[in-house]
Amino acid sequence: MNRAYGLLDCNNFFVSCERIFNPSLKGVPVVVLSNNDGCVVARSQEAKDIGISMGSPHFRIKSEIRKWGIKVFSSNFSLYTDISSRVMDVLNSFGLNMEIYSVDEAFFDIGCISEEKRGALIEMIKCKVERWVGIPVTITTAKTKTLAKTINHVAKKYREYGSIIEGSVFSDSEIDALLKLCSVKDVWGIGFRYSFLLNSFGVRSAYNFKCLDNGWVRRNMGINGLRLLQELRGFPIHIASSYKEKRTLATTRSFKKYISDLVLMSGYVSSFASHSAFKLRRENLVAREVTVFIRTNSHNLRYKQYSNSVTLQFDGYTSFSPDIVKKALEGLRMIFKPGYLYKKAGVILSEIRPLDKEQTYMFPSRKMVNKDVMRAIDKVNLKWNGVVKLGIENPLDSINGEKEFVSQLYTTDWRQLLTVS
DNA sequence: TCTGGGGTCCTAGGACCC
DNA sequence: TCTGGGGTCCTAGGACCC
Repeated sequence: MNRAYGLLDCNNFFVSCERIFNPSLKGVPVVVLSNNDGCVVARSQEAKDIGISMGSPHFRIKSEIRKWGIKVFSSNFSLYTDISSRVMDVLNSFGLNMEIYSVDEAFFDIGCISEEKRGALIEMIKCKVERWVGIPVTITTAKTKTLAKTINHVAKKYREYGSIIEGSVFSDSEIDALLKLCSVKDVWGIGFRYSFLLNSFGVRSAYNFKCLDNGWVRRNMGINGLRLLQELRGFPIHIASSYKEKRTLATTRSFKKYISDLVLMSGYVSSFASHSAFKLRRENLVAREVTVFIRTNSHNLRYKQYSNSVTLQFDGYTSFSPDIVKKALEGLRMIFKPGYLYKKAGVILSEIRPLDKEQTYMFPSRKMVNKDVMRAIDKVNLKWNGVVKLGIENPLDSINGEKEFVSQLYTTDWRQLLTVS
């Protein structure tokens, strides 16, 4: 049986989500901003064409926004994750083995589908997702995941050929032609550093990279570079995907305003710890370690810089908020230094494992009570948007940040359904 | 003064992804 | 004035062991 993978990739995903409920956004430039409306994290094709780049700070593109009438949105992750799960449900309905790779991408196994039938299948998936959910997608297939990703990129970049590239089964020489169209920095797994290095050796296209010597790649780019090379040559390296357990779980935020006060910082760190604990319980997990970090603004070198972190262990595994908050605050006190303007902080849980393997506490009764308390609080918070907090937590909404341009929760809150006049 | 060989484990930092 | 958040994996070097 021939190995073959499909890759479904949603086009301009966050923007497309906003467009479902607001058709006036179609055909006009749209951007979606990060937390605190800091920088651009998604762009419509029109915004890309204007030259708005990924990660541009909002304040720096204000004149372009005015000039071109760009529509601006704060990120609405509840909406995006809900739409994402709908897209994935539709793909899943085709009964293929699939692996959700990110919020807007999924691989699926089409080795069992004959080459002649692949084009029609891809067309069906594409239509069904666009009709049922309203999200435009690009679907490509290849012998390896890396090739599917690369071809997907080419299909999006050369939109005039996109419909031909999608769903086609290519010969080796046709693949080489596509790889020549793809610059090496756009290969999955080659980032800023490696593309700089490769360029300095005259390697510019994905095809140039494919022709490199194994030994050279191993020496300069490590084992991952070598795997990448093999994948690009059509030899699948990624082992058949199995569900991987999460290793870390984090809540980190940048602050809109600088923080220099330990009491205020303690409020934020408590909220981050408490939120991490909530995410842990939501996935039925427990953790044994917590890391706290704080840092000043590395973009502003006029202020003196400081950054530090510390990792502490709990007594055994836990998902109990007060335990986690207490340890996080202990860590904060170890690293906090007065006299600095802090810009970012976070709480990261690690040594995570599923709850059912949890070691039993020495006092089972205490554990039972804790569990019931947390379950009750989570229930209330889910319904009433996090109203129940520990006394130490910041009374403001530390998690969601400031959002000036946020759209409605069209699909996840009865009170915010789309109104049709 | 001369200063082996083989192994494990841990950690910080680097590189990448969306 | 204002620059996101949440992840993964690999590697080199140090500490330690016999």
